Order: sequence, then structure tokens, then C-alpha cells
Amino acid sequence: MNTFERIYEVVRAIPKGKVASYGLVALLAGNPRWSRVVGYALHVNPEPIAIPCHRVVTKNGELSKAFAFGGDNMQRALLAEEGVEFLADGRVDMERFLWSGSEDIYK
DNA sequence: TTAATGACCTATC
DNA sequence: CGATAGGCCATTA
Repeated sequence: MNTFERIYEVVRAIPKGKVASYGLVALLAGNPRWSRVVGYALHVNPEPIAIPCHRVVTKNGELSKAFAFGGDNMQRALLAEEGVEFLADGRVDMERFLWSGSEDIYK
């Protein structure tokens, strides 16, 4: 299993209504320093259907700037659609919607 | 093989 | 608090 596969596996496991940071995905994928690789992996995104890249944000809860598969506001719409709340800054509420990785409360 | 790039993160000024 | 620099890893040319 190559690096990308593992990353995709983790991203795919993100439950609806939750978000994960690049660093967290990288950590769960096996190496905490794959944050950039995660971004690259999602950039090439071979299966955008099965891979919810819109649920992946930066560690600060901010949405990626280069995220433009349909507009920066589209990502907000998608997340809001899944029940994710946003702060006044336009960032995701990490304290409540950050996926821990182990607990799939949504199942 | 070397050099360059990137949807990041952390530390420092 | 905003800007800058360095480090990290895998992929591509």
C-alpha cells in the first residue's frame, strides 16, 4: 500500500458532519509529517466521489486557499450541509467538529 | 539523480 | 497580530 492509498483511506473514513486537519490525516496515515503530502494527494484526488476532500481543513480550522474545485464558498456550503458550524472568522469550529480519528460517533 | 513544487506546520521577528 | 523563514515528505520533470 503506497502513501496515497493510506491517505485516501483515512480521508474516506472521515464521518459526515466532521472535519479533519491535514496534519491529523497525515498522523493517522502513519506519519505526522505528511501534511504537505496529504495536500498533494488530495490535489490529484483520483476519486473525488469517494474522497470528501472538503472535510479536510488546516489545523487552524481555516479552509485551504488553493481549494478551488468549485469555489471557496462551495466548501463552506458542503460542510454546512453536513451540519458543520462556522465561526465568525469563516473558520470551522475545531473544538466541536474536529474528527478525532478513533471515535466514529456517527458510525 | 538532482532540482523544483506543493490543498502544511512551527518557530521567530 | 501579520509577515518571513525553515523544515518536513512524496511526487514530477
